Amino acid sequence: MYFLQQKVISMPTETSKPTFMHYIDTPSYDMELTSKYCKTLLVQLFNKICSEVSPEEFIVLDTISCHQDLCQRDLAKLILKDRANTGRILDSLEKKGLVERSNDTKNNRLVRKVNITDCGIELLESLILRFKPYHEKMCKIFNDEDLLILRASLKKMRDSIAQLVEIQI
Amino acid sequence: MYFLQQKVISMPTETSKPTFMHYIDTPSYDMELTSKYCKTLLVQLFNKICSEVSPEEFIVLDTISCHQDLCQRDLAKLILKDRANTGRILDSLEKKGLVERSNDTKNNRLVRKVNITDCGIELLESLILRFKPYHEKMCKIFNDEDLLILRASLKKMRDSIAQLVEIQI
DNA sequence: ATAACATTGTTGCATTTGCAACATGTATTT
DNA sequence: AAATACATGTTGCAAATGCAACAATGTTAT
Repeated sequence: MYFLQQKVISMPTETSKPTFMHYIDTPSYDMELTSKYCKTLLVQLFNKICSEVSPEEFIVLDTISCHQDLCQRDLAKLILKDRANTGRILDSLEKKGLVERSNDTKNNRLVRKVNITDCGIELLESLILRFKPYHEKMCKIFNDEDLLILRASLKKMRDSIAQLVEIQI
Repeated sequence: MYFLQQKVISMPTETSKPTFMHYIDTPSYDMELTSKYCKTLLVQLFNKICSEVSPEEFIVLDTISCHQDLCQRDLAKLILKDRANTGRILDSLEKKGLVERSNDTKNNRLVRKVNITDCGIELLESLILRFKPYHEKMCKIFNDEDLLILRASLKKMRDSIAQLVEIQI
């Protein structure tokens, strides 16, 4: 498995190459690599434990179980994917009988509202149970204060970048 | 632009659907979404500022400029991509004259060592300059202590998940 | 009322990605 | 010495992704 290297190897004394700021030293790149590292390991673990749905389908299922009567557009906003891919994942979940879509209206607009089926709930509960031991082992490293700090740091990161782009608009 | 929703909408009083732990409430999913959100915005910003290389090529260029005589495998470890994609990115950078590869040996094994060219350094410096105002604006939100805390939190996250998989091996 | 615009979901397409298989060359084992 | 295993880089392929274009439907402007 890949190793996440944290320290930058210091350059040996070299010609006249100037040293400047590096993007790979920024906190946002640190977060990007960390997230990729964790995601890779978690997907590996997930695929060992679950063969019924893909990791992305699992996340959609979990999201839907928390939000009733979502239209596809709102679901897309929650999972940060575009409408096209959100629809495709729902196609697969619907084919497996784990979610159902119903034509409805929202603000006088035709939408397809998504809901989890009993079969979907059953699978989701089963998956959560299979994950419980791993989840508990993960949580042991963090105490409550660590968690608060981590979430606050992530929020700060989002804010610091959102500010950049809003200025751009 | 999409909104990152942090709070889970509480379910209205409903039938007998049981409530259970949700993956989307875990810190690692929080980090995953945050990273994706930030990456999307930063790539958007990058593409406005730079047309010479892709965001991934920029990261490879920045990484190579910090590590001399990397072989492709070691570069792949640093950027958390597989050997195939690492090689493909280097093909593109080499074609643009920004990096050069030399056949060499490491531990008596044939490897292709990668180094940045003068032309590559020049472009990298230019890109860093173009990014400076945005970088400074981002940094203003964090003080030194915040940064330390954030990096420590990320490290803790990596450790908590690495521990899971090492047990699996 | 008609035209221009906006919203939702779908389809087509090109890009990115990772995995498996392969070629080449080295180390280890028998 | 021959056979097996290993490391590095490349190629082919399938899956995931995002963007642009489109259809259908509702809203707003002239």
